[in-house]
Amino acid sequence: MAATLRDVAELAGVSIKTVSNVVRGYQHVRESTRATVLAAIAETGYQPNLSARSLRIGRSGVIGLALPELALPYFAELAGAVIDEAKAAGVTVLVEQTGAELDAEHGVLRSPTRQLTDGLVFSPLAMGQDDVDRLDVDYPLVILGERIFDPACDHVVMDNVEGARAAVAHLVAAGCRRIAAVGAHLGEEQGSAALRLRGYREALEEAGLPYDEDLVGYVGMWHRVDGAEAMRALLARGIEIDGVFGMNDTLAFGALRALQDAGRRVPDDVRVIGFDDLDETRYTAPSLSTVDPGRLEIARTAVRVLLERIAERAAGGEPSPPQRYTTGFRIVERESTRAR
Amino acid sequence: MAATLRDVAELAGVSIKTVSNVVRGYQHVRESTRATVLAAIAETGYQPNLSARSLRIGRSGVIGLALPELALPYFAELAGAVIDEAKAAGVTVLVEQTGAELDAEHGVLRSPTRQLTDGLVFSPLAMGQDDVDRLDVDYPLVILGERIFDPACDHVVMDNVEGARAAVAHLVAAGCRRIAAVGAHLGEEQGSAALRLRGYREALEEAGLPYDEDLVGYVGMWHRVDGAEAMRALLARGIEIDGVFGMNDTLAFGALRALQDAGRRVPDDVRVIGFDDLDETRYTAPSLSTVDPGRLEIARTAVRVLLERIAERAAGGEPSPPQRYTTGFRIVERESTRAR
DNA sequence: CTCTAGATTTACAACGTTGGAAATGCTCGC
DNA sequence: GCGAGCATTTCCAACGTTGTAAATCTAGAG
Repeated sequence: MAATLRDVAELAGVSIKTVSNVVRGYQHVRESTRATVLAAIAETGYQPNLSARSLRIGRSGVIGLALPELALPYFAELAGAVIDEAKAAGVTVLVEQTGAELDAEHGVLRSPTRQLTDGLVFSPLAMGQDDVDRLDVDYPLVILGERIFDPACDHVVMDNVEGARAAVAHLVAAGCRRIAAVGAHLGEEQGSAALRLRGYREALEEAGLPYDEDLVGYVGMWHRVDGAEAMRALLARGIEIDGVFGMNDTLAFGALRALQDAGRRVPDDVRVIGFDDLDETRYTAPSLSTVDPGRLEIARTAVRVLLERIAERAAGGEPSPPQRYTTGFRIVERESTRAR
Repeated sequence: MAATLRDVAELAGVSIKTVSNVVRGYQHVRESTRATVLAAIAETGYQPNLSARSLRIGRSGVIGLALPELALPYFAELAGAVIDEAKAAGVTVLVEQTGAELDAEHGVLRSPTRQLTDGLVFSPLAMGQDDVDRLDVDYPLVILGERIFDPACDHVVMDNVEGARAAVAHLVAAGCRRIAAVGAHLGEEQGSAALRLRGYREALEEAGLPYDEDLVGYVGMWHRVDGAEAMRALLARGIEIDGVFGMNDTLAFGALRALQDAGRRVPDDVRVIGFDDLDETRYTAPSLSTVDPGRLEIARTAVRVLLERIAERAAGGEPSPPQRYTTGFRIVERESTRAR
């Protein structure tokens, strides 16, 4: 059906290899030959068979991206950025969803699909320190999110503790004294939730404010509904609250809604800050202050590092030890924490 | 590096083909042989080389999904659904973004990546009737969204006119008489915007309400900011408005925000309805009434139809003519249109 | 006019898999 | 004990590409 090198070669009256050389831009091809071949390529509409190329050279030009779910806006925006970065580098992206389930997360690491990708960018949510050995795989792997310490692969993270600390410090600077944290995971020690909770505690400590367990809202997931429920539960305790740190924007949206339902004005009565800088933060009422985690930088770094690893492996030789890349963040002040 | 059929065969003391037969579940393999081979597979950690398989059989088990951008929640949720459906069917999904740019949309149809996918699910946004010929490609293609009439490929759509009509009828039933439409595209005749505008007009006509060009808000894109700007422009005209039909939820979110900024209460002063049933509609204040376009059904249908086409083509024989599949919708009433 | 170095082109053998056909082994009936 | 007939296994030749090495060509030097 589709034209092959053979068809083009026949039409151009040269060998298959010469066509291949032209296609791949090999230097030593006579200009006249190149022209003939290019004409034949245009006439036949030839496009390289990527499966064959992949089989021959051992690389596919495809990278995998595994993440919890695209329905979570943070991951959707991250995926978009990864795909754009990859495209700029001439590779395509195969996306897999894990649903944040442990089995599925283990699964993507060993999936037959890995045979089709040159490497994987993986954002685990369920895996913890116990699973760190599973990350010692024989293909290039970059993990995202500050979840597992000392993995055997490259690791791109933002500084969750510092980001959270800065967010809470921002609330403190705005005058808040009774600051709730929404989004903690019970018993977690390694994930984003634990790290952001740590940042929260550190900021309180720095400000000389007490840490009060009653001000911590625990949730199962980081969906909007979880934020709303946790906020309602906090309000139901009847304690005083004048600030809310949502561990991500989605939780903060839910919290915002619950606060408004309860008749609390934001930012007049309660100031709220989130984490992620979703596009949406600009359009809620009030617009949401947040921590911009540098999604673009994360995506760019992850793709760059992964492609470097792939190139390194193609070149042979000893691989350099895995590295940890920390990206910057930035507090974005919007209406939800603005002083009156 | 990775084990091949040859390695397994050597270890098991059988021929390569026998191992292949075991791997692919061929019937006539003696039970004892199968056991030996399976043991060898386990020991070597063999996984089929998908590039080689793909080259040999001419199919890769990968489908493409091309859409405007994942940062748009509708498409993110759609992509998530497509990936889940594909996974259930044992195929993986390669995602490409077009940014809703015409060149990029033409590009994905001819991209070398098509050599790597067995077919494509494509949601065009910029292409119009003029480009319909480009959809006559030599691989299985399913397009989404009611954009192009009579394409040479399968087409999964929801009934935009009916959905919009029902949404506006819902506003009318709630007592609205001066209903604005936010999200029209100037001069467009084929896209979702044009169809939803038509539904809007039909609903007005049915209700015996006049169509007033002053009530139509034109936008460039369907981002939140466009909805907010269009709404502000409408309000600036100083005309009376008691209902707003947002052509998608994102536009409606923006409109909601602009209304509230202008001091209009929703739903008391103005009722608002959107289109798409994004997760977010449940969590805005007020929560947003909307049209549920059956995203899941669209995704399921698209994947099913595409896989059927792929199977059909693999079986050889005359392809059946392209079909159009229309999926259902449903009005979801939330606070933004609730009567007092 | 011949020789040589470099430029250009080609032949060949993989990459790992699977379809088809051929080869071998086995069971059963006589 | 011998075929027949089916079950099981193997052999061979692709799929389309690229790396290597060898073949051929060209131009300039002698």
